[in-house]
Amino acid sequence: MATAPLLQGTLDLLVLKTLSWGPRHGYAIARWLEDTTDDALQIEEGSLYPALYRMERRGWIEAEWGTSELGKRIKIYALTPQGRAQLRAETARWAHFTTAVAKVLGPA
Amino acid sequence: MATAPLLQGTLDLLVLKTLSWGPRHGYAIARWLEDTTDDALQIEEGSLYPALYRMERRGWIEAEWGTSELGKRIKIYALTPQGRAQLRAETARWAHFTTAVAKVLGPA
DNA sequence: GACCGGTACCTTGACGCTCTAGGTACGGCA
DNA sequence: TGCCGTACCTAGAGCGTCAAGGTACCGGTC
Repeated sequence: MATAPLLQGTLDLLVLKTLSWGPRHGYAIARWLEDTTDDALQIEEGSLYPALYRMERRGWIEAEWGTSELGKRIKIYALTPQGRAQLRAETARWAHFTTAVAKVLGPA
Repeated sequence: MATAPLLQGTLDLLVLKTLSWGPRHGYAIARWLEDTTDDALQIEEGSLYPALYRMERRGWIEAEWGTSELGKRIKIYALTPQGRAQLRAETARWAHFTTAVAKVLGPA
């Protein structure tokens, strides 16, 4: 829908959170996020796949090849312990940041 | 303090909101934001001044040279009508976005 | 009289993330 | 045959923020 560009640095948090419910492949991550937010967020594949690589390189997630119910080759990502720690850190950071912005916006 | 890097695209909103309370010069904008957020946000001058230029170029704010109480040359920025409209738009966008992220983070 | 910290402005270059816009491959359906 | 949906990937550009510098002036301190 609105297809608002993501605020930079948010995608990692969203993906980590998605994977905290269990392993998923890239395409499914995007669909789940869009469904969950009622299409308020649109996950561009050109953002998502590089993000997945980044996070894998950093040890936050691990990939494994598999097959979907539709018979497609899929790459399934799962959270690592570091990924869980990162999720906690980024969730805290997000809360901290939005609280600060709320203080600015608040006394409207 | 925490000096968390800003999420990209947020600085404009913060500055516009600051100026909605009345004209201020750059340095004062940074101080006000840091004070208001209890130093949760740190406004880097290397981010702020380019942002002010950007916003002036876009017609959201207007600058005028003046003198501070301390006798320093200061550049005072004021919101234009377009700036006010932009502030409304960005505030709505922020609310929309944080709501979406909350939906993802929410069922924690 | 030299030095330092605070006010106040500015610039350059690198960095990092997201987006646009492409591409491949395969299956099902009309 | 052609199209749509699934599913992955990449190159390049765009843009905002940051790090790290710089200038200038003032007041206070040693």
